[in-house]
Amino acid sequence: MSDKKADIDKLDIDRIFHALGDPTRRAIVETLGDGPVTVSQLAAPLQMTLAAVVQHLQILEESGIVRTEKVGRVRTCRIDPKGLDVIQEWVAGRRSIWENRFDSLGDLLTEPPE
Amino acid sequence: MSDKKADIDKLDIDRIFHALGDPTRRAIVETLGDGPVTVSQLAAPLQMTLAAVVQHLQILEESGIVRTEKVGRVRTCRIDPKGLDVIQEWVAGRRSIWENRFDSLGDLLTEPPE
DNA sequence: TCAATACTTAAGCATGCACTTAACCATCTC
DNA sequence: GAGATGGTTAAGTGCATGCTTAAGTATTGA
Repeated sequence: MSDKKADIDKLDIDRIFHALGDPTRRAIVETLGDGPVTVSQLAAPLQMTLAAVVQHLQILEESGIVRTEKVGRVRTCRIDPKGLDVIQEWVAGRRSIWENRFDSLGDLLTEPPE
Repeated sequence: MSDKKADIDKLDIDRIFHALGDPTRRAIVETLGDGPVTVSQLAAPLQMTLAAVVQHLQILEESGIVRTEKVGRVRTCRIDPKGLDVIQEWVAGRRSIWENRFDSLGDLLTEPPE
């Protein structure tokens, strides 16, 4: 059933977090959240060269967050939700125990221990 | 006048994703997932200097993912779940529409269009 | 078939980033 | 008080990263 989680190894997580660590690439993903667009359309609002955008797209695609498909001379890009799954799962894994236990962590730390 | 989500601005997201974009810092967060530890304990399994670990901790703390508290000469570190919330919300925001609609995106793209 | 369009790829550059060393400060132990 | 312990800070180094320019490849339309 959850064999899919097994092939999400450290390398995937590494590539995905690294890919989303860049603000331009997150902006691309946000644009893609509204639906598939072409490379040129993706580049238009970004203040950089098409070539730079293509390089970002490569990183996003290698990480599995974005999928692209070329038809004729036009490449269309879209989000692959599986990439986002990896992040959700990683975050969910980190919070497990401590989420509830330290719900009011702020109280613990902002109050000086006399 | 601003609700909780409003003060999670782009700068926060930027800092948090940048912080977690580094594998060493994610390893630190994973260790912290088992409970609070001191800086030295955090550094022990990592193949680098204490100074380097402290620098990573600064970035994690500035991003809001980790909270630390110094008692005597010992600094104790723990996860602050609010930092993880920001990521969960960002990811959740991205998948909205397309998650269901392109549930079987793989079928579309992995099959070569002959 | 010629030119425009839509990328693609390579090379180079400049800045950022993760790390190191080394000196330093504070606190506990004796 | 002296030395050990735990952490802090500054300065520097080298490699990674994000970007540019420039030249090239398909594809499309006139």
